[in-house]
Amino acid sequence: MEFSGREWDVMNVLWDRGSATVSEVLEALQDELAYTTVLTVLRRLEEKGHVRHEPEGKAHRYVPLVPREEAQDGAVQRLTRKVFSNSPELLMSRLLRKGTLTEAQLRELRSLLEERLKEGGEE
Amino acid sequence: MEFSGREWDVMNVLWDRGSATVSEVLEALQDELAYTTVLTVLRRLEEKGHVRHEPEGKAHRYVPLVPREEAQDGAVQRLTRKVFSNSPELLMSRLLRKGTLTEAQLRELRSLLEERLKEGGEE
DNA sequence: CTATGCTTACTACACATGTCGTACGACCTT
DNA sequence: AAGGTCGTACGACATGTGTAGTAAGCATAG
Repeated sequence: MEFSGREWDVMNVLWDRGSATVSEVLEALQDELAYTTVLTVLRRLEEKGHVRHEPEGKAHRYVPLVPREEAQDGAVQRLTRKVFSNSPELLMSRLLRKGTLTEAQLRELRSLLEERLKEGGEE
Repeated sequence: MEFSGREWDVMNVLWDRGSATVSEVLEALQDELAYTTVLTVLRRLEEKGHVRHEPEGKAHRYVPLVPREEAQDGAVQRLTRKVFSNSPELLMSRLLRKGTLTEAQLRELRSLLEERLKEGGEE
């Protein structure tokens, strides 16, 4: 499962709201796209089996068929593979090294880390 | 600066070795591509200004013009924006939550984190 | 009933990307 | 000199993606 840039935009709306019609997606999106553009993206997502739609009045309501987390993990994995020689800790350290995170966020992560370490390595 | 899948493959070889000829890239790559395929990718990278070449014997030697770290950061940033609502700590926590990291890697990260926290927040 | 407006279904089109094939030049090797 | 060999330059072509236009259905305002 692999989403293009626009597809992520649209999927994010669906995930955020649970489901959405074309107009709803259109409204939610930042960029001013044509109605039919959004429709096309949704149609293609449906072809690929990532969403389905059910009738709602005269319109269609689209529902995501893949969990967001799964999609996110996939994206992270692809990034890790292509960009960080398949080494997640390289990606992590890159994020830590940069000035991307605030102190609060760093602390937050530390707690997460501690938890993970406590509950024991892999699984 | 934005690389496609194949472009990452090729750039990685250039970064790993500092520079490379077409045949060297070809050898280094996993997939069995046609010589001209690699050549095309390099030509396009050059058009976009990401690499340059200098003559070496009858062949060309290609040299990356962008630092790997910069490219990596760009990729991470795009991922963070599109996939994690522009929230790096969400990405991080996703990586932590999954069973992607070994205990050793987690410890490694903790040290990194501690350092970052010591040297004080942002910059 | 008829014009308007929302919606979908299709079609279209330009541009990026992945992959090669062909033509042609510079060198060796006989 | 003639034929390989290696390398480049270009052109080509299929597929994916971003974006939108057009046709046509149906409900609602007049």
